[in-house]
Amino acid sequence: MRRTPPCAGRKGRPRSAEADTAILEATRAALVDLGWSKLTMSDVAARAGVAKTTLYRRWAGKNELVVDAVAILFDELELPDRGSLAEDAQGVVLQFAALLERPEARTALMAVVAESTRDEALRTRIRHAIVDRQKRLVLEGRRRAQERGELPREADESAASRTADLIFDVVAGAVVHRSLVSAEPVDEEWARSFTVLLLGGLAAASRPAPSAG
Amino acid sequence: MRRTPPCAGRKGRPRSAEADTAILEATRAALVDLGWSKLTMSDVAARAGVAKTTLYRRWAGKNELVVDAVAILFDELELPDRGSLAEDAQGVVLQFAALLERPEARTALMAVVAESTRDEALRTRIRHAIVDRQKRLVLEGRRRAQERGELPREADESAASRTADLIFDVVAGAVVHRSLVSAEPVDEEWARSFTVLLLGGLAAASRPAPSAG
DNA sequence: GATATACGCTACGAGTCGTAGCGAAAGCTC
DNA sequence: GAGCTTTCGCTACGACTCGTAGCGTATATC
Repeated sequence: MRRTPPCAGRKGRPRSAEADTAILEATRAALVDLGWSKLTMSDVAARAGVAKTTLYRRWAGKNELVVDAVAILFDELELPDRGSLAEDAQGVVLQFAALLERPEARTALMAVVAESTRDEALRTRIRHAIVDRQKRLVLEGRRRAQERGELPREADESAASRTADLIFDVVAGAVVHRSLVSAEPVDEEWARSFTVLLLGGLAAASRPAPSAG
Repeated sequence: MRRTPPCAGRKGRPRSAEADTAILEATRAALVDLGWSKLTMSDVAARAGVAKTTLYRRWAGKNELVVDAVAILFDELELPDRGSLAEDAQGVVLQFAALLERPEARTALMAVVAESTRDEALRTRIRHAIVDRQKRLVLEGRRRAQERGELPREADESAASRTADLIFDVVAGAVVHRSLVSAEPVDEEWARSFTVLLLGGLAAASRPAPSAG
């Protein structure tokens, strides 16, 4: 995660954990106030009450710092059991939308993704710190639905994995696009319509062959 | 579209159209070579063979310039009649994915969206120049499917509009997320799976009520 | 021809970047 | 405790970018 690897258990003075949290918190605050492009390392350092050099000792630059600063926000997402697959899906959609309402999350997510198109290392960092961690929601939702008998248990492991990836891209992509690009509200009504579309599609996909008409 | 409004038909020397196209072309080239954050106005001016001041006379800044530079790329999207709704949908998904393979498109789109989260004017600019123009693809696809009898003609105008918006967000969002965030290929196989999901969902959504399993 | 605008060029202050060097502080090991 | 190691805050630095202003010149309309 960190730039320099003090690899734990080294000699000498350890890095201040307080400074770490102060910096990450200051980064989120700066994102809210300034946005991505106007956020500067100097400003973050000043807000956190640390020297600018301390930032550069831990993170290679703005990209890496911001990824770590917002990654924790996405871990707040949960999947409480609401009794049915439809309710579970709708719930997580609204949760994700609420997260994207937070300025630091919406700004940072898009910005680092944009930068990652030209930075392989940053892309893997984003995947590990943010994206892959949230696939647990899809897997957990499916597991519950299978236990309820709402979805069939899949025999083909790799096909099941591909389906999970597909669902993840559809859900996350649609919510992000609706919220940030189309700039329309992700409210209960939209979430319901979207869930109907998604679950209907899943049902059709698990059936043998779609008959036209 | 432009910063200063020469409102057409004014007196004095008109702005060079050649400079316009040279600047936009240089911007796309610079995006390919440098990416978003390292792209500078000075560099674009040098590539285009114009003075830096000429850029600032026409665009307020990097954001606005890049929006105009990449907007034209999205107008290349077409919807050739492939005979069925499924084929049409799959075709446009692959087209969109191919567009997002171009570095200038993928980098610029995400970056300007990120900036737009804190800039209302920029957001409307993006919507007018890029997003809203592409909804034509959804509307055209639906019109054809209705003529073929694949989709019912909707009585409620506003519900039909909401459905079109939903489809647009799902398609564009899923492709963008798959391609840029998950960083997995949008190939024929994925496009087929996604299309099955989408069309199955549409069929379910147009049916009266889903009966639980 | 008069007027009005666009253009290229140069220069400028302000701000940011990422790094280096320093002395001091804080922890770990013996 | 002594000694070593690493971190910390601070200052300064050259390089770069930003957006603007001023100037003389080019090119259009009236």
